[in-house]
Amino acid sequence: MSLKHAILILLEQEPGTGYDIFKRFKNSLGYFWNAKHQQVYLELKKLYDAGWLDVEALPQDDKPDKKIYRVTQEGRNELKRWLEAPAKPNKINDALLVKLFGGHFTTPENLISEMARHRNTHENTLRQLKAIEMHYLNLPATQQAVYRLPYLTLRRGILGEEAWLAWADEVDKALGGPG
Amino acid sequence: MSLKHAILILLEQEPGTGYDIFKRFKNSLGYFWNAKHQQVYLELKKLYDAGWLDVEALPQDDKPDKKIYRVTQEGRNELKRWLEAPAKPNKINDALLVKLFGGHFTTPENLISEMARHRNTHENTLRQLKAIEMHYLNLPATQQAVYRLPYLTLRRGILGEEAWLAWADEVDKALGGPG
DNA sequence: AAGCAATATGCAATATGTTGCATATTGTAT
DNA sequence: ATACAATATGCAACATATTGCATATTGCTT
Repeated sequence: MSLKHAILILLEQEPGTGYDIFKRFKNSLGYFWNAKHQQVYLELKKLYDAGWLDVEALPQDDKPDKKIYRVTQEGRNELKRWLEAPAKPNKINDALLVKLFGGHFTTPENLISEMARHRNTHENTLRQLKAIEMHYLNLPATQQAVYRLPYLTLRRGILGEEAWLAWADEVDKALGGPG
Repeated sequence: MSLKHAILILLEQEPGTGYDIFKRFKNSLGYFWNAKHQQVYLELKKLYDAGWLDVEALPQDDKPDKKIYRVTQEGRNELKRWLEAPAKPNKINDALLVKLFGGHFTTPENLISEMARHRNTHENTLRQLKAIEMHYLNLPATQQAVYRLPYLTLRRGILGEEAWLAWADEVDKALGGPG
């Protein structure tokens, strides 16, 4: 699975604690790989047990140690191995579409308000992604080069959200129409 | 979760066996909800234990009984309850994007061939979806009305795949360029 | 000072999904 | 006839993810 490898990628860019990883997910990988904090801590332990991470415990007065993880050589090897293997096709599990598919067992009003709810979150996501894109496009060319690949994943988000919204327009028209 | 409810929807349309459900997934719900046959059998048992399904065992000579499941009134209630509750936002876990995000730890050639592999499956999926759409559009209006909602989910697939392919063009251009 | 949100870490139980295996029949091709 | 693919059902072990809980600190607000 990829959570392990997503974590390796983030820690390879910069060592950090569990919470650091969790936060970094929110602004980057989180748009296409989701994880709860509990699972991040769990996987960090597994990665450590597998020898793919080292941990440095920074003692803090009174507080429990701060554990800073960094990728080991073994971890880098594993990451490289994973990157060279074919990525699994992305499994889609979309409850909204299941609901729509079986929508004749409920009211059109229900479907319409559900669509509105989802449209809202997709519009918000698109706004966020476009703000990040704007920021990227204002970087000097040398900086842009550094983030070239993450930028491509951002583009996926933008095109994906735009397609979702275009579809939602079709659905609203169909549901609002002779329904 | 929705696998249970996806099964309820399919069985409400027409009672059937585990394998029937599994096959029906392939041509409809399977495009946006995936399940292995093992999990379908498992969930059928759980649905039965929960009282949401009845089972009719057809004895067959020599062969083990054929178990035909159908939705009970309790099952219909549950389905209705689920349809009226907000659907969970669709969790995205896309290994290809993780790979691209961390792509500077591998070669551009690797990324390019990976993209080609995925493009292939997306092109195939789009072709299939368009064939189903063509079939739908050739139905008489009365039949179209019956499948109106499933058709909307089909449109989601088509628009989604087209967006994916448009994105892939961008990626190939970027990777093939000053990479 | 008291209260609340955000930061920060983690365990346990449960839910969900995958992989590997086992088994038997039916239909098709050589 | 024999082999092989497809149909058909299911268990067990394992992997992955979610939910609920527990705990403690820091910083902001009233």
